Amino acid sequence: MQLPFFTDSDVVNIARSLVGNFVFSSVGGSLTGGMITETEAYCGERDLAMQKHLLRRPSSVTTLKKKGGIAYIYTVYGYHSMFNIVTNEVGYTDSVLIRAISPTVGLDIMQERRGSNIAVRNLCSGPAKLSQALGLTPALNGEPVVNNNTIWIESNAEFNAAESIISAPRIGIDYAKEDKKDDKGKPRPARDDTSLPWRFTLKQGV
DNA sequence: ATAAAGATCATT
DNA sequence: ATGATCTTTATG
Repeated sequence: MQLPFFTDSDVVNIARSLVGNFVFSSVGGSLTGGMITETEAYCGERDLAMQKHLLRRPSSVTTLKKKGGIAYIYTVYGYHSMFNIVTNEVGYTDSVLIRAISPTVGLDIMQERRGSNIAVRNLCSGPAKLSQALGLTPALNGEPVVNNNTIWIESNAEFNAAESIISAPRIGIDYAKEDKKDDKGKPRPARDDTSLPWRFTLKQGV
């Protein structure tokens, strides 16, 4: 399927369009990669999840404000790397989190990096898992994902698109809402972005 | 110096 | 459902 332009302004559409395409890495001389099966969109202008994320991690702003098409990689829970692709033009803080891939290349390398006794279907079935399997760490933050031979996206010409992609609420962002009362204790309209359907997955068994 | 909270994972 | 694990940020 066709690759999106990472400078496009609609991060939700980019997140959807990435599903079914390939991501590869060549880190430490080892080629690894697979088909993207799950993504999530985060939008600086319309999304409490991203807005609160930025408040908690001011140092991320620099990378996220750059022109779309580079990696944004940060650590959560102490040792899990999250691999995102920055989108939109300079000055916007939009990105797509790659949450899962179906591994196709370099399975042996991935096994090594992830530790033995891991079933293949569990190699890259989560955002921290695929980052580890592909060797992506915050050291590669800011690395381009187009015209690059370290991390890159390739389109999947074979993939027949739309109807096998499902949208759903995003994972692990319970904080992406406001209290129903303002700071004086008066009720206000609740703002809640936790259920935006900005998570895209490939339908099982296709 | 201490506290609190994560865009998670593996196991029970 | 729960514990592991530790960086980042805020506060005193």
